[in-house]
Amino acid sequence: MVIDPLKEFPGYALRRASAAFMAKLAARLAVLDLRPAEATVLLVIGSNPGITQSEIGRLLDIASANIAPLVGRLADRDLLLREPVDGRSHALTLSEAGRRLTQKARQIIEDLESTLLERIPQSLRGAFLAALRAIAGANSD
Amino acid sequence: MVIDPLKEFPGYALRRASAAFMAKLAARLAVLDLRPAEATVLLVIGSNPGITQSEIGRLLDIASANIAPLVGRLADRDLLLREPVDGRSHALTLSEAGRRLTQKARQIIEDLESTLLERIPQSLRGAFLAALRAIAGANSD
DNA sequence: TATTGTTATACTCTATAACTATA
DNA sequence: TATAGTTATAGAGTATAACAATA
Repeated sequence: MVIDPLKEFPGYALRRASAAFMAKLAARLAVLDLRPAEATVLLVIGSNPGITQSEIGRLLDIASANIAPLVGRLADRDLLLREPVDGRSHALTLSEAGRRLTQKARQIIEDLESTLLERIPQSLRGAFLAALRAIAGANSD
Repeated sequence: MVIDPLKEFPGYALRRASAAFMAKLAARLAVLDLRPAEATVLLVIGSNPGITQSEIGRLLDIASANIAPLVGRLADRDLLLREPVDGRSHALTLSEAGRRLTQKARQIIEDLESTLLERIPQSLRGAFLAALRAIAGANSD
C-alpha cells in the first residue's frame, strides 16, 4: 500500500484541483483555438471596452511583458482593436468577430464553472469562494 | 472603474489561489534548490521507501515521461538511490543527504500550509479540503 | 499484449532583464 | 522619475509520440 504524505495538505489539494480544472478548461477552449489566458483577457475587454493592457495586467495579475504577445495574437486574429489614447497607452476594444468568439468562450467557461459548483454543497459555496479569495489575496509574504 | 467579469467564477478564484500559493512555495523551496515537484517526490519516497517511478506517477498524477528527468536530477544530486527490483522497475530510496533535505522541505511545506489554513475559519477547513478533493477527482470529463 | 522507463519535443504560463517612448 | 509597452530569454509544469526492454 502506497502512503500519500500529501493527503492532509490543503495547499497540495488546491494545486491538484486547479490543475484538473485548468486541464478541462484548456481542452474545451481549444475548440475555439483559445487558451485560458486569452479567453480571460477577451472577457475582461468585453466587460471594459477601452481598457489598456496595463489595467488588464493589474486586474489579472499578469506581467506586462506577458500581455504584449498575448494581446498581439488576438489582434492578429482581428478579435480586437487597438487605438492610442495617449502617446503610450492603447485602448482595447472587441471587434465584431471578437464579441462573437468571446460570447462562445463565456458559455464554455460558465458551463464548466457550473459543473465545479455542483461538486460543492450549496450552503458552502459562498464560504468556499471567500476562502479561495483569501488565499489568493494573501500577498503579505 | 474596471469591472471584473471573473469575480464570481470559483474556477478562476481556484486558479488564482493556487498560483499565489505555488509562487510562495517555489520561492521558499528555492532556498533548498528544490522545485515544488521535486519536493513532493522526495516526500513521497520518504514515506514509501522502495516505491517505483510508475507508482509515484499514479499517486501524484505526473506522466512517466516527466518523472524520468525529475528523478534523474535528484539521483544526480545523490539525494536518492535507484535499485532494480526486476528488469524494468527501480526501487527508489532516500540517501542520508536526501533524508536531511526532505526533512527541511517538509518543514517549509508544513509552515506554508499552516499559514494557508489560518485564512480559513476552523469550522470550514474540513469542508474546504473535501471540496478541493472533489474538484480534483472530478475526472469524469 | 501490457507495463516500465526513457528520450525528444512542444505548449502554456510565468519571470526577469533590458530597452524605447511618453507622462 | 515613473509609467506603458515591447522584445528577448529562461524556467517550470505538462502533454504527446516514439521507442526499447521486460513482464
